[in-house]
Amino acid sequence: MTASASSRLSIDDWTERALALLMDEGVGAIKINRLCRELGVTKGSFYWHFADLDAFLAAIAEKWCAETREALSGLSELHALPPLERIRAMALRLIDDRSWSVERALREWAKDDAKVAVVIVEADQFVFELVQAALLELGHSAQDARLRAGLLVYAGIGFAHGQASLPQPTADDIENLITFLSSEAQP
Amino acid sequence: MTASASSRLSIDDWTERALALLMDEGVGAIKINRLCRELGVTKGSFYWHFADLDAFLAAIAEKWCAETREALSGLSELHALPPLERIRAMALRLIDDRSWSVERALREWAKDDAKVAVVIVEADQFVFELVQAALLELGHSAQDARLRAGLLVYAGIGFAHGQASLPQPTADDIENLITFLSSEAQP
DNA sequence: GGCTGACCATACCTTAGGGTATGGAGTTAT
DNA sequence: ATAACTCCATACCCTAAGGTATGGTCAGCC
Repeated sequence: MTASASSRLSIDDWTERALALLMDEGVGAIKINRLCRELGVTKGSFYWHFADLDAFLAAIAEKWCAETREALSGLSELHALPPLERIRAMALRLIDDRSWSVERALREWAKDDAKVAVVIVEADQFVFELVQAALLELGHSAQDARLRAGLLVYAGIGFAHGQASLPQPTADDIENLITFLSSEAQP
Repeated sequence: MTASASSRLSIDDWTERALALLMDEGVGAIKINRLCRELGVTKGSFYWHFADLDAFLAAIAEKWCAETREALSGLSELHALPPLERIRAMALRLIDDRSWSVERALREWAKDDAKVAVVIVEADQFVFELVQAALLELGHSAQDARLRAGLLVYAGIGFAHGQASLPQPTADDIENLITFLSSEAQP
């Protein structure tokens, strides 16, 4: 999986390596020469597979978008679970370590790439609507569900971007958070 | 205020212009040549005032840090207000339009500059502790205050980074949010 | 065996942007 | 007024990084 069996490279070999780089060091680390070095190849290879840097970045975006959309559709099966479980799944997902670097790198990238921005929005919307629906199912008012779902999603985004400046939530905190978010509204 | 009266430039003229650029287009837009053009000057001037780019960025960071620290200490006088008002002030600050671009640009910059990162953390902590203290004053448990204050601050950070993907909170939403955050804990 | 096309190496060009050396104009001190 | 200092213009250099042109190598096919 780390490298294809063939000595020749495929488009996926390039985009895969670039995505790894993107996660680790941000979009600024994607340099043609560097990728060539890491893949044991020269620019001749790169420009055979891709017209230019923009085309390459577009290919990377495309690959990531596809992967993300697939991951999201995988989450759709959560509809079978009870509402609270769905919210818990989303909350845990927002806390997941692996998401951090992806989040930060991609949102930074989305600033320059409309296509990436669209998928970011899609992902946010997906989580938001899922939580909102769960809260509605629990009997909350429309306004209440909207507010609380928005709060959770925004907090998740913020958590990904905070530089560990604030106390990291524990598993207990998550439980309390869910309890709080699903608590009855007071008049 | 837009330009100093003298035809000669001061260090503040440079850092001020750079900060404006930083807010508008991010740290990547800070180029020496461009700043020279916008200030109607050449690189000879720049390198008289600053040793190199790093020194310049350090000066910018220093200026922004000073300004931010001052703004934070200005907020300290909120201690006189009742708890709910303090929370409202913080919530409104997190929503403030002007904060967005600053937030995003600076957090991106903080990734590379430890000094900037420190002040970002300070600012986050400041708001967090203020909200937490207000909640404690309102009779919430330590755990509860920590959870809710963290939720608000993280949501604020997330709001600054979200690409307007989710519904923008209205003034009403803020009021409901404060009511929710300060609502009694349920057993 | 030789041909063809996929895949890559080598060498080079070009631009952007940081950095330097030097001189000149304006100001201030003596 | 002239020496000295401040502030800036001009003209360079250097490097990184995207991009191109061209030739070479290996696989598979006839």
